Amino acid sequence: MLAANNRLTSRDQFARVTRSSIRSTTPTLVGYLAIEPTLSSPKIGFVVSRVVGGSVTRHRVQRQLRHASRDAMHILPQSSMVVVRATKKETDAHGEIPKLFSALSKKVGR
RNA sequence: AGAGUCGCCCGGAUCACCGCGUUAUCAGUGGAUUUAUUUCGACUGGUACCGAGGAAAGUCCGGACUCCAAUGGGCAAAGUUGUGGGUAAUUCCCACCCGGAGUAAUCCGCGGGAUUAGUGCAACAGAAAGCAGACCGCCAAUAGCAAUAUUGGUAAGGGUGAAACGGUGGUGUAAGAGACCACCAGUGCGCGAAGCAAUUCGUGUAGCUAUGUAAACCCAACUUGGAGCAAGACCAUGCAGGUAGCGUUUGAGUGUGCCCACACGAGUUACCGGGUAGGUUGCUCGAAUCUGUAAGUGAUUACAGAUCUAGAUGGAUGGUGAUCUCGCUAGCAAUAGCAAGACAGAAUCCGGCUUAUAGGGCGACUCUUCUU
Repeated sequence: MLAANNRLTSRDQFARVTRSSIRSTTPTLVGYLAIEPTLSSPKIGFVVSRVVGGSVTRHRVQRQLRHASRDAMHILPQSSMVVVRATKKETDAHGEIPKLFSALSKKVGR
């Protein structure tokens, strides 16, 4: 689980991140990243739509993503805001999240 | 032993590491405030307690709660519909009545009125489907050698249909017919008995005797103010007005749709344009849960004792691993796979209903067969 400080909590922040040009994809996930210089630790948000499944399935997927993100958060730059969008029902969260985050970090570095 | 009916309950357990949310408490950091380490809120870390369901679901009923300045009468509209009871209340629940299904336990019923209002509809088939009539028949008269034809009588028999003008037997007759008689069935009316009542039983009487449809209009009785926690309250932030209509005691508008009365009453409605869309509260102790006793056929009620049991807001209630005991799928098996595996995730809160549900447990009852 993510600490409250590491979550995206408003509509504005989500909108800004998803408009960002820094993007990456894995078979079941899409990641967006935006740099916010004032932050001291990353903020992460999730978008899990109806495509993924019913209410129970969506919650389940979102929790697995959050736990995986916590373990992989050290990969990200400190001042980044990230949105992860799930696109399919079957998700290997613990395998794909680290790959996604490192891919995003590389793009920032360029 | 087999087949079946009904009701109730459960919806994995234990452990390890890591993590999230509310509350309480301790420590620290920096801030505002004060005579005062006095008060307030913020952040970080530690500890403790608690942290999804039987349906949290559908949002179909009923309430609590909140606001609308929650007035009276009439009309309209909507809803309900056997009787009695239960409840805060109900389109819910219980008991009973009536009708239907089943050998039975039991189940099903959108169950007021079609004979004290009226209108309408009934496909196809059939002669005929509310009122008037007869296709094949049967009988009589007339005509004819005869086959048959015409006129009249008749509704027992045949055939159609979901439904056909009570049924059986007799008397009667040209042939027949409730035309008449006996028994039977139904309906209406009267009387008596049982029941709070729906209704039931008995008895007398009238020759009174086709049906369905009110999930057709309609009629009767009863009920009903509106909007909803995005209700509502407070704080913070921010802006810019313009045009047109109707009005200011000759009264716009509000008080649910229309009308009348009454009350309030100076703005209000539409369009164009602009601003904010952040926080606190409501927010969980309640028609509460569990246990026991008593009353009642039962729904339920009364009393006593014990308990405190989610409160999130981009939205916590979890992730990973192990063991036990289950389940499903595959396989001869060892075993392997599967979100522990079904349905499914609180959002103001309760009471119901409906729908979904892997697998399992308990109890009561009915029928059949066998044994003693």
